[in-house]
Amino acid sequence: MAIAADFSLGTVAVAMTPHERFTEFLQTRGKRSTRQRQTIVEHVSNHHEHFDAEQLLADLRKTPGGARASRPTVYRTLTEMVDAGLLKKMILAGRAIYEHDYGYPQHDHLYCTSCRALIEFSSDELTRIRDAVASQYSFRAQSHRLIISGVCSSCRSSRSKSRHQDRV
Amino acid sequence: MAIAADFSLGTVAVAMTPHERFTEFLQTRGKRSTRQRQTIVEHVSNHHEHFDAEQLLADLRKTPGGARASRPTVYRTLTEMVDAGLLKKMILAGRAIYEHDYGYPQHDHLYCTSCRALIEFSSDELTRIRDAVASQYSFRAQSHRLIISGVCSSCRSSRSKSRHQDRV
DNA sequence: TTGTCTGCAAACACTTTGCACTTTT
DNA sequence: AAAAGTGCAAAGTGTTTGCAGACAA
Repeated sequence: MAIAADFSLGTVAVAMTPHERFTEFLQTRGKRSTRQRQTIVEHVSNHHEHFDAEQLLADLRKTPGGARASRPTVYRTLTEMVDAGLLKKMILAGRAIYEHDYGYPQHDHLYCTSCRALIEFSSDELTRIRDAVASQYSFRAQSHRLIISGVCSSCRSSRSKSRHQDRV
Repeated sequence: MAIAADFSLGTVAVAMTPHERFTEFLQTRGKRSTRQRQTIVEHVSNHHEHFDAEQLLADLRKTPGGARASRPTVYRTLTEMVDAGLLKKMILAGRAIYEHDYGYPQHDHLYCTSCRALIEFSSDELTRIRDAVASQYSFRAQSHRLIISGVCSSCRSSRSKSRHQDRV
């Protein structure tokens, strides 16, 4: 269950649609624009929440038209979308979670270990710290990931006795 | 290859040795103090770098005396040590990496995607940000993890053409 | 036509589990 | 003696790969 913040598009200048950008990516790599890849980018672009490969696969299978793709293809295409800069990948509770990266401002997450919700936030200060630390160690920072784990307010108010699966 | 910062012990008040603390943990849980568990805590306590389960297993097998433990036992004991607050677990490039947590100050990491070195650093500001964000979302923060990925200075100077396995 | 892509099944890496036997308490 | 722990082998999970047929360029 992912809680997506509503980003006002326009915060970051986006020249192309994700679809266009992916097509360009494929072309420059000599890769082909197949029905499966199109289906996947399309679907992902229309769902702005966090998801994993299995969820995506299941969603595709639910679509009426036979517009499906196999598991290997889903995995392969997700990797390509990460390479193309459309998606970001992170590992939570043992499996890869994807989120939109293209046209979205940098942000980090609060992760509720009880209901597994991901709450997005962003902090300019954090970016400053990141750069300060990096330069201190002569390190070239390419990206960072901050995940604050804990329990969200709704899980705390409804003190569910449900098992605390503190899988991070 | 892990780069461990040399922490001046005493920064954090430590009442018991890790070994003692683990024993206490086992007792309060009705668990037994077996030869294997002793061997593992002992070994881990004497090696203050980051490591994974396979490394530990291999190290144990190298020891002269038959003081070994099976793979399942190593995994089981590592989990217990995390529960006991002796170790912290994080996932990098697909597998679990452990580091000492007991008696060590909170810190975060710079992760070199080229040589996979982990460089530790700590920042008070970061803790402040974490708490500020958490309270803003009525979230109870239990822990956080910041990993800044990029390329370390030595990997950059020796511009190795080696494959960039940007597995994070 | 040519070379990439797909889907299948099988392989993978890492980790966990069922179970009979061994140990600690 | 009773209960928990161990090791083995086997099963899981999530993900990747070899390969023959399918398809975009």
